[in-house]
Amino acid sequence: MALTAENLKANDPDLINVESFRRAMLNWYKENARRLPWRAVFGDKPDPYHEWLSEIMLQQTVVKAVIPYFLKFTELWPTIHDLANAPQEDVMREWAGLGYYARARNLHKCAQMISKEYQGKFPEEEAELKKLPGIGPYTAAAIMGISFEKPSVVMDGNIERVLVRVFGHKKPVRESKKEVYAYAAHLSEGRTDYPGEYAQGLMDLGAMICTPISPKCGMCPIRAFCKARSENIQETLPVKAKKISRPVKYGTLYFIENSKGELLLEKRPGTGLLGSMVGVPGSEWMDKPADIAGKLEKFQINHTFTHFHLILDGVSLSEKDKSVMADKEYFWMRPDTYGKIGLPTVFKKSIKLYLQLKYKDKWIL
DNA sequence: AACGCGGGGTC
DNA sequence: GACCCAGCGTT
Repeated sequence: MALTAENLKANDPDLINVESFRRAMLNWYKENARRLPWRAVFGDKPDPYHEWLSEIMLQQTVVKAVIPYFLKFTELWPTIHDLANAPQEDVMREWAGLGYYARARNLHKCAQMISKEYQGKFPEEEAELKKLPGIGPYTAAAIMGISFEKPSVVMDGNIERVLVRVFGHKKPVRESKKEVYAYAAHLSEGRTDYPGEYAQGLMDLGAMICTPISPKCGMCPIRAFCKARSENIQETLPVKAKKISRPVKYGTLYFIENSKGELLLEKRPGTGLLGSMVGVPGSEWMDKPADIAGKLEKFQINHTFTHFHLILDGVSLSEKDKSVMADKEYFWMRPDTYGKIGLPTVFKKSIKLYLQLKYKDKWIL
């Protein structure tokens, strides 16, 4: 039997009362909503451009990290047409530091499609939204609910955690996504009463009250509905799959200066890790350290990505060594401008360290 | 279905 | 310093 909201309802007599749950959520949200630059006041709809931009930025990260980026983007590009017409390198430069750079490439592509093929207006159909680059199930549902106030089942990480606790769901979430989705569907499918405010309320609750660690159940507006709380197991939910340890990778970064004291940088290829971003040139990143010990003066840079730790040797090469840049797109940069050109964190960190060592004479160049 | 993809917040 | 978190596209 397919697991749908209807089946779930039929199967479980303990399922909570949808009307009173939503009323509790909406009442709480009305008084406690976070005031965020992309949000409208309760009952109003935000500009779809702002809503979409914020949702793309918020994927895989948190509100606090996004706010300055959102303000900068909307200042530079007040409409989606402005963003569509911006050079890609400008968009990547402004995105630098936010991570997951494919999001920025898809954001730009999506802006161009909306600007040119949709006359600057986001489609108001979930299926149409999901066809656009960078818009998946979550973002499509969020835009439908929040910008258009149409019924939608919004499921992001915050809402997932809240609902897993409310329903006392004890299976590992990764292996039971459909069941968890059915909880959300049970509470919001087809609902026309403030769908956007309800979704944002659950997200704010997840961010402020129903936090991953030490949830503040005493302040929770829906504690009366919460099965995990009634069993005092809220701290143990959601059940995670066991985590894997991160491997270590090794590589070399080449710091090459010309006679003007400028540093050689590259534009990275458009796909893969840190794709389309500016970076310090270097070797491939391998599973074992390269054997350059004793051959060159070097210093070490450590950085952790999602899936591996990276240990880099920084070495100084002379301008004639720029043959290592064959087939690559490179350019020169004044070292003191490195903070302004939009570098991924690993390269920003590397150049900072390079300059510190150089100017303290701890490293002979 | 599994994997690749960053960086910041929290304890 | 270790651990925690989290959507979309690709394969």
